[in-house]
This record gives sequence, structure tokens and C-alpha cells, in this order.
Amino acid sequence: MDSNEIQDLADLLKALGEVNRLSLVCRLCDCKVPQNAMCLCSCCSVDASGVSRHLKVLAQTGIVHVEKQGRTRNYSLNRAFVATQLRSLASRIESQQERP
Amino acid sequence: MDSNEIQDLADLLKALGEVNRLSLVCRLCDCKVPQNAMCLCSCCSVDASGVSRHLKVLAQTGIVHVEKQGRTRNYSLNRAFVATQLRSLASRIESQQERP
DNA sequence: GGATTATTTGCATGTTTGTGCATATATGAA
DNA sequence: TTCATATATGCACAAACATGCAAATAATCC
Repeated sequence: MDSNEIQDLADLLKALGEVNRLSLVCRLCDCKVPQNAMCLCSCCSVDASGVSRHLKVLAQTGIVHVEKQGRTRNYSLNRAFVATQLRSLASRIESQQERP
Repeated sequence: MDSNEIQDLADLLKALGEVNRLSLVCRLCDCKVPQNAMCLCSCCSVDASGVSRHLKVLAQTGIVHVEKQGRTRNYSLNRAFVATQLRSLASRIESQQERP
């Protein structure tokens, strides 16, 4: 794993590693259909502008997908992407390698 | 997942989500035997005191295990713990639940 | 004992980050 | 067009964080 990969992975983990953002992610876990920000507001203790900013971070790191529709934006989890990244790190951590 | 669990998981992810700490973790991935801080210094761009602090964070969140031996401390990954946490989140993210 | 090595900690500092509020932009509805 | 709703953004601010340096602690070696 080169240093760029480590940096990218760190960005992903950091994005997930904030309570309100993780709450948003967990909320989105349970949703079959994309949700807008107003609807997501209720699950974390920040105002609409805060939620907007958190969702932006999640979108920039590829954790959520945004779909513009009228005056709302609908957010959904990039389930496969996030799960793959987490599982890949889990596997790497579980398998000890060559170093003494 | 209640809010305490979310907070704990966020702490874990935040601890992993800093480049130098993640570099330390990746380095430890490859090691069969516990490593001391001096040895781990070489894999990230901070001085010994910085490494000491990072390792402390990793220990406090249960990511690494510390074993005091003489004047050195030997660090090893809590592989099963970390992998389980990551996989559990991955599973939760992959399986959509009841909410509309 | 004194010197050396490993690690921790206090301090100062600069940076990042999360937040609310007010305002701006954008879109839809009346 | 005017009003209401959804989201984004500029600003200010406090809290958290990463960092290096110097000093402290701890343990081994001579």
C-alpha cells in the first residue's frame, strides 16, 4: 500500500469518524430510497447548514451519492464502495505479512 | 445501533483516519512480532514524541496492544478486534433495512 | 555510581474542524 | 411575480488536534 492509498483511505476513515457524519451514514444504511437533507437532519444534532456541510464531506469522499432533483438533493449510500474499502482494510489487518 | 455504539465506532474510525496513525497500523500489519516505538518511527514523518502520542491514541481505542518490556514498549495490532469492527460496519452498510 | 537509550509529558504554536447564524442561491408553488 | 422551501456559503469563533522541542522519567549497560 503506497502513501497515496494510505492518504485516501485515511480521508475515508476520517470522514466516517465523526459522530454526526457516522449517524448520517447509519441513518442512510436503513433507507431503501435516497433521502434529502431535511429528512436526514432529524438524526443528528446539527442544524441544516451543518448537515449540508457533513453531506458534502461524505459526497467528496465517495461515501454517498447525490442526485439533484428539483430543489432537493437526494442522498444515498455508495454501499458497495464503502463496504469494499472497509473489508479490504479488515483483510489487510487480519493477515500478517512478511516483516519479522 | 445506539448513540454510544456510534460514538465508540466513530472514535475508532477517527483514530484510524489520520495518515500517520494509519501508516503505523499498516506497518504493524506486516509484522509478525511486536515492535517498539523506535522501530515504528521510520514509517511515518513525525518524531519520537509524535509517534508516542499516536500510539497512545491507538492503544486507548483498542487498536493496538502494548506490552512493557524493559525500557521499551512493544506494540502489536489487535487484529481480530479491528477487523471485526470494520467488517461489522461493512455488513451494516451493505444490508439495507426497514426504513422507506 | 554515571552514561546511554526508550519513551512520555509539558509547553507553545499553528492548523484544522465543527458549529450557528445570517445571507445567498435555486427551485417550485400560488 | 411573489412567497415558501431546500440547500449552500461567508463569517466568526471555540474546541480539538498534530507537531516539535526540551525536559522528565525509566530502565539497561558500563
